[in-house]
Amino acid sequence: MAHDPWLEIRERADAVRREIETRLGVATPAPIVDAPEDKGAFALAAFGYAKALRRSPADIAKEAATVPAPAPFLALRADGGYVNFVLDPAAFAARVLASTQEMGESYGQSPVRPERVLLEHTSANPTGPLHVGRARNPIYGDALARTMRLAGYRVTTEYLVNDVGKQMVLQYWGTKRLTSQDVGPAEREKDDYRTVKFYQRATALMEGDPKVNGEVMALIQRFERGDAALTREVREVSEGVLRGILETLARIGVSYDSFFWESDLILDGSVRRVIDRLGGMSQEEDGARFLDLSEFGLEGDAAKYVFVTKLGTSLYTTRDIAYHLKKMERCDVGINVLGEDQKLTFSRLKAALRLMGVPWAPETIFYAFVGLPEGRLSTRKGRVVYLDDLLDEAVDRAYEEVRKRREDLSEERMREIAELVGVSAVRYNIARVQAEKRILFRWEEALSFEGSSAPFIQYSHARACGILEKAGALRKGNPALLVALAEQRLLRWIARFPSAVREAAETRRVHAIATFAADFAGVFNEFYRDCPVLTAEPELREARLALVDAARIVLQNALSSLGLKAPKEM
RNA sequence: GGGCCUGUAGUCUAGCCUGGAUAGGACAGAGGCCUCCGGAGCCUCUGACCUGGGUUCGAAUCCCAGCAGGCCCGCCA
Repeated sequence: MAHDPWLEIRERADAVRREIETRLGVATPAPIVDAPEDKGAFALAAFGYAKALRRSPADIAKEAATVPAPAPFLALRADGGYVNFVLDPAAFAARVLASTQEMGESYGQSPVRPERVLLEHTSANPTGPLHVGRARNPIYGDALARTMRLAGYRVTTEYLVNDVGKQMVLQYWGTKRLTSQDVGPAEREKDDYRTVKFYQRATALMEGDPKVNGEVMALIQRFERGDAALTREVREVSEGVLRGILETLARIGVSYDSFFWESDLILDGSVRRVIDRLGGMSQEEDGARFLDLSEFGLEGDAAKYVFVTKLGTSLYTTRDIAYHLKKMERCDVGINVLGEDQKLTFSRLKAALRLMGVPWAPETIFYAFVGLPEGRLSTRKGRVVYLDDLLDEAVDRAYEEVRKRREDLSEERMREIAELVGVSAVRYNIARVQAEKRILFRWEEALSFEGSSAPFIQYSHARACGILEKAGALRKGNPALLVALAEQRLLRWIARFPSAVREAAETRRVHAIATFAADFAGVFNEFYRDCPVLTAEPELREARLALVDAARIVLQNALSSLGLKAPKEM
């Protein structure tokens, strides 16, 4: 268990716990919890034993503490109703550094797990540039993929490209029938910005002109019948927009293992097959077909799930069912990152899958929307902040900061660092918040470079790198010398990193890593203040260098599991 | 009206799943720290669990009822 020193020590504590329980003669186990730092590594709460033993918790704790403590523990200490497991500082330091040195740059990595995970995220409709609201999806999804991989999961990421449906056909119609004079200039020279002008204009025209609506409806029906030539043309328009979106995502370090095109589900007949399979269980109304899902905890209109329109065309969820049937063949665990507006839709999808006798459904991570102080993001009302603009602004500001403090660097190097820092700051500020919580977008917060922020973590990393750079080659020091408070605290945080990664991966809560990383950076900064490294006595200096190197690796891997860069200087 | 989610200092946020020791951190505010490895840093002070019940030795955490905000209840995606 060299990969996880904290788990290893915890299991020793757990063995002691069992012995305590045998000695006390209690049947129901009490939990081992992390103790407050000044009390020990772990603690056993004796309160739970009190009732069965008819003795006071303090009394029980006192007796329990007489059980001998195995290495690396120094002693068990009774404190009120608790038994605290006190570590031997030298033994603890030796164990942690043995682990980090064995794992090297991959410290934090857990052994590979058997299940194949297919993580679908982003899947934004290619109808325009990514705005900060939608950006939460790839930022969260990509960080989850990275964190899960570090925890040992085999993860494939996928973007479901929606190139089907009224929006997409309308967008296609716009690019065919309108000219750039009709729609006006794009805000940026990118395909997503160019095409969205056509889309917006076409939407406006369709709303005011039934003739346009008729043309679009006719196109949709051709499309749904599997007109391969038309499908290809519509898809080409989508591809252009997607290219623009992916360009933006590449800038923040997000990419995908695969893409799935929704139109393929129509061309290969799988949407048709889903419709046929659901047909027998459905009811008809005005030519449309629907399922009654009131068996599945849905009520009223929410239980009425229409999957074929009166024109015989499929709907988004119908195609999503076809997609999921294919998806499940390719993985053991499916995870979807979705906006919270998809909740009902998704429970309908799961219900429909169950009606079809499919026992499998993906897990879902729903994130709440990003709002603006003045209200909801709305492209139509012009109340929108594009991710590209946010990134440009962040990088500009980072450049000012770099220039202020690093006159020694070349212009090119300053630009590089500004890009790393600015982009990371934006990602961190979105990733750090629990998914279910609503984010109100404020420029000052999105661009924050101090306190709990990516630059704060990156700065600690750069400091560690700076020390190691000056120190030269690492020699083996004596870890037993690392007994100062700040050293022990840092060791504790280093030890807990692999567990923190696994916990975040298992609960699919990547913001926990964001919190961990910022706390860790704070702990490292305190060590930096209290424990001079380069000027310490030779043996202590070597030991501290090993500690700094371990901390450097934790910072680097914590940053990378969030998809953030770890520059050596900034 | 119904369903789901969220309510923690002036502001933002962790802890809630799995109940346990003085509720952790950041911003803003006040005051301090570079003859010493990088001041995007560090230290000190101020300040919070939406309300009311319940369960429990013990509740920010679990349960119930309110209140406030968000999302949804399209033959859109």
